[in-house]
Amino acid sequence: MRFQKPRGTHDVLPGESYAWRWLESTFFELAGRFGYREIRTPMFEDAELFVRTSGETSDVVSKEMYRFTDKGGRDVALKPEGTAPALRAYLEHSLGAQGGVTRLCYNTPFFRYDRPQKGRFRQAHQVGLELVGSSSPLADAEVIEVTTRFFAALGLDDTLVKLNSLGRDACRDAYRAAILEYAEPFLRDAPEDYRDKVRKNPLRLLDSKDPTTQEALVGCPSVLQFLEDESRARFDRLQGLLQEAGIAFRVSPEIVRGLDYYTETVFEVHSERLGAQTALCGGGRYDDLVEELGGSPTPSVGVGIGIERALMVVEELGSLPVEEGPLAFAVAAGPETATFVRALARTLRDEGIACMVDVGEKSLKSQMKQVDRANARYALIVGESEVAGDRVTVRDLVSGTQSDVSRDELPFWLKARRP
RNA sequence: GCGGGUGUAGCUCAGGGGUUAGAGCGCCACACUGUGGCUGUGGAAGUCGUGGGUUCAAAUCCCAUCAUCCGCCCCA
Repeated sequence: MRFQKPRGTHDVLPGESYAWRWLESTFFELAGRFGYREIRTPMFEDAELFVRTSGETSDVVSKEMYRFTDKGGRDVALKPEGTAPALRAYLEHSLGAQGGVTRLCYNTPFFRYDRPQKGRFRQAHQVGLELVGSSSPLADAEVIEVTTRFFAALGLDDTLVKLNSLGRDACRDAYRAAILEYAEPFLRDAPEDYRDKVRKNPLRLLDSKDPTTQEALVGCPSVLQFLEDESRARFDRLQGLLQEAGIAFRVSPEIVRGLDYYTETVFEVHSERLGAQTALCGGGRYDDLVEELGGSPTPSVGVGIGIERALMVVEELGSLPVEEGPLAFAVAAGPETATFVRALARTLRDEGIACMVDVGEKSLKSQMKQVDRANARYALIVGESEVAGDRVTVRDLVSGTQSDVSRDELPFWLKARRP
C-alpha cells in the first residue's frame, strides 16, 4: 500500500525548504527590528473561538473549518486563521498587563477545507503580525509598513496595496442596507441560496468577480460615503502616514475581507503573478475582537501573509535563493584511509566547517561523483601518501585545480575560502 | 460545493483495441584499479493512478473512484 499526502497539502522538499527558511528568517528579522516578538499557539482550538470571531456566516466558519469532536467530547477546530488564537493567548496570559501596546508575530499553518487550485491549499502557512492595544492610525501604518518592507525584502516588484475603511457599527449597518437596496433588482433574479447569503453579508457582493454582479453594482455607493466623521478622519490620517512612509497604495472600496471581526481599516496586498488568487496578504483593524473574547476593550490591528503565495511570486520572478552545498567532502582514495578521513571530517565539523563523507564504502570514483552531486566546493582527497605525510590533497570542484595542504592548516585554509 | 483538463520508468513525455510498452534526461557499470563534469558502450528500472465493466484480446473503449492542474466561489 502506497500512501499519498492528503489532498490540498504539500511536502516541502529539501530543494524547497531552503527558500522557506529564507522567507521565514527574513520575516522574523524584519519584524524583530520593529519590536515584534514571536508567539506560537496550538494547531487546534475550541471551535467556538473561531465561530465567535470570524462570524457564523463567514465561509471560513460555515463551510471550511476542520471541525470535530475529540474523545473527550470537546468541539474543536484546526485553526483556520492566526489572529483569534494569538489574541486568545494574549488574553489568557494577560500579555497586556504591563500596559502599552503588545507586538506579536507568528508563523503558523492554517487549515481550510476548500477545493485546491493554484495558490490555494487545505493546509497553508502564513506569517503574521498583531499590534494589540493601540487605536491610533500610527499602528495601522506600522503594520502596513512592515508588510510592504517584507515584500520588498523578498524582491517582489509588482505588489499593490489596496486600502479601505469599513467604519464602525452605524456605518456598516447603514452601508449594508444601502447595498441591498441598490442590488435589489439584480437579486430578484438570483438563486434563493445566493440571496440568503447576500442578505446575511451584503459586503460579499462587492469583491465578486462575476461580470453580471460587477455590472449590477456599477454606480453603487461606496462604503466611504457612509463613514462616520471620526472614521473618516482616521482613514485620512492613515493615508497621510503611508505617504510619509513612501508606501504606494490605492483606496479600494471593494476590499471588505471575509472575516467579520474587522472594523475600520482593512487592506490587502496583491500581485498579478498569482493566477486567480491575487491576494498575498490580508489584514486590518479589529477593535472589538478582544472584547468579544471576554477582555476589556482593546483596539488592535494585524496582518496575515501567505507564505506559499509569496514564494510563488518569488519563483515567478526567478529569484528563489539557491542553497549552497557543503564547503567540503572528504574522500578516501583507498579503504585503508577511511578512518583517517572520518577523523579529518570530525575535526573540520568541530571547527564549524560543513564536511560530508561517503557512507557507502564506495570507490574513489563513486565518491568523487558524490562530491559533485552534493555540490560541495572542495574535495579533500586522502590516500596512502597523504596519510603518510599528514597532508590532504584539496581539489577545487569549480576550477578543477588542486592544492596540497597540511592537515593542521586545513581548517584555516578552508575558512579563508568560505563564501 | 460547482465546471473543465490531465494521470504511462525517479523526472519530462510519446504510444491510442492485437506478440516481450518506448524516447530524452537521470541512475548503475565499464572504457578510466588515485579524481566529479565531457564522450562512447552496456545495463537496471513501469501494479500504464485504483477498482469494476465491455471484448477472444484493454495502457488504449465504458463506468466509478482517488489524485493533480486550471477556473467559479472564497481567500492566504
